[in-house]
Amino acid sequence: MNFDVFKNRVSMSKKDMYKEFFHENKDRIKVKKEDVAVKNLIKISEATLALSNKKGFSAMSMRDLSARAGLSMGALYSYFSSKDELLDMIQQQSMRFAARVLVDQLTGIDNPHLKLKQAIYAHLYLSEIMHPWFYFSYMESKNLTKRVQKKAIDLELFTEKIFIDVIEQGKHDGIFRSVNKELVAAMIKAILQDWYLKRWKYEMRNISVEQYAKSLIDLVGSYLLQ
Amino acid sequence: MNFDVFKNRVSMSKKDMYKEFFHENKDRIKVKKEDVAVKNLIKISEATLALSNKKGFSAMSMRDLSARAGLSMGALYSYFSSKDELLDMIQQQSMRFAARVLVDQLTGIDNPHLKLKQAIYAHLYLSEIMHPWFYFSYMESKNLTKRVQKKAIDLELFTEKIFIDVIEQGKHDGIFRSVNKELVAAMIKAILQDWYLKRWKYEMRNISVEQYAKSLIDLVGSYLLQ
DNA sequence: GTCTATATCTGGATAGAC
DNA sequence: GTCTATCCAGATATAGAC
Repeated sequence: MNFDVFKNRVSMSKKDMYKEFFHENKDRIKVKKEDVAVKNLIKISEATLALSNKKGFSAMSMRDLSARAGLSMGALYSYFSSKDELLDMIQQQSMRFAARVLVDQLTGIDNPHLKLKQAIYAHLYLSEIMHPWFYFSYMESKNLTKRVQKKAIDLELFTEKIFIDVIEQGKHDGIFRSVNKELVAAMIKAILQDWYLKRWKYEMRNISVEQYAKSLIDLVGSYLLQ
Repeated sequence: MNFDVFKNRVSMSKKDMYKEFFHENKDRIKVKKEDVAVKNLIKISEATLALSNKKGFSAMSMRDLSARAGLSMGALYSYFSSKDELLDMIQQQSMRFAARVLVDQLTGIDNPHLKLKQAIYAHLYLSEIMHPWFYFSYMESKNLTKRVQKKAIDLELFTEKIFIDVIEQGKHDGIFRSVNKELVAAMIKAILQDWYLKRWKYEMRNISVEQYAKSLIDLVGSYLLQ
């Protein structure tokens, strides 16, 4: 699958994502007009990711954020009640979206080898589309509240489980050889994550996401299929 | 090579490391007695790593640090002149030490396959011994001053180059097959880093560092040797 | 060499005008 | 809904006693 096809399929409407978020949090958010709220939530979220990814969330001041998002301090605080809540809000919202896309992309594929490839593509492409958040999510994990931190760990383990299961299935079907499936899955995850954590390196070397995906599939395939 | 052998070989005398540091920075450090200075530099460094790894460097206050290191605020500032300088100090010192150990461990090994294995062991074992710093170094990279940030990137590329070269050598010798060596090296690095970045996961599953090393060697070996 | 006390400033958060 | 003005806790950094 190529990247553009994926992009269209996911048709990441940020607006829809935040519309949904707005309706679920009407009680906490002081602004009542949907279009105003959604527009500002997007601005706030993007500004937070941009600033945090540059200097770190806790080094980002609310004044920085206010300037970058184009909203006053007062206005900001009608969307959340504290800096921590802002972080959790972005985190939860994006996590849910990411999990949903991944599941959607994999349902209906039964052949383990195909499913393995598709899972690799889906992870990489999604992290490409949502790059600022993926990076943010990794780097700011220790600043999350305990509750949301637990959710983040669950998501890591959930996505890893996708690989564990597919390796198991492949072994069961007699396609893959016998390996320590947890460890192989963890290594695949590590490589998937490196793609969004070290973008500077891959950009420097002009490696495209398709090329990266192919290499990873090649590596893992040659290990499991022999 | 097993972990204990490595540990002894490196014989990580923190004291020697900081003794050296002290003598190179006599002008900036206000404390003049070597034994006092070295003892406190170690306490400061360990406390900084512990606190930063829990809540992040910029969320760590100097009061936190003072309490944890067992030194007053005033005393702290006779070892460095600002919070940023403290970060750079730890970073530079540890980077140099790590680079030195890696080079030492690899000189004199010519066979590419052996060298590849040795490089994997050395990286993993070193990150095990210096775990707090490895984690810190990765997570706080964006808080470093530009100058030290560049050094950190150079170190990443330098250690990666070790793998690129060994893959190239192996291909040249007819032992390894032809692959995109930069990409394979990058993937090896990603897996090496995951070991110290996700310790919680590997501890949870009772994976030892030797076991992890073996799996990685197995994966890479099967890919390169076929 | 280390401590206590303190100067100075910055950051998060809110009240109330528009 | 948004802005300005402001409060105040907590941060870094230093001065000067011991």
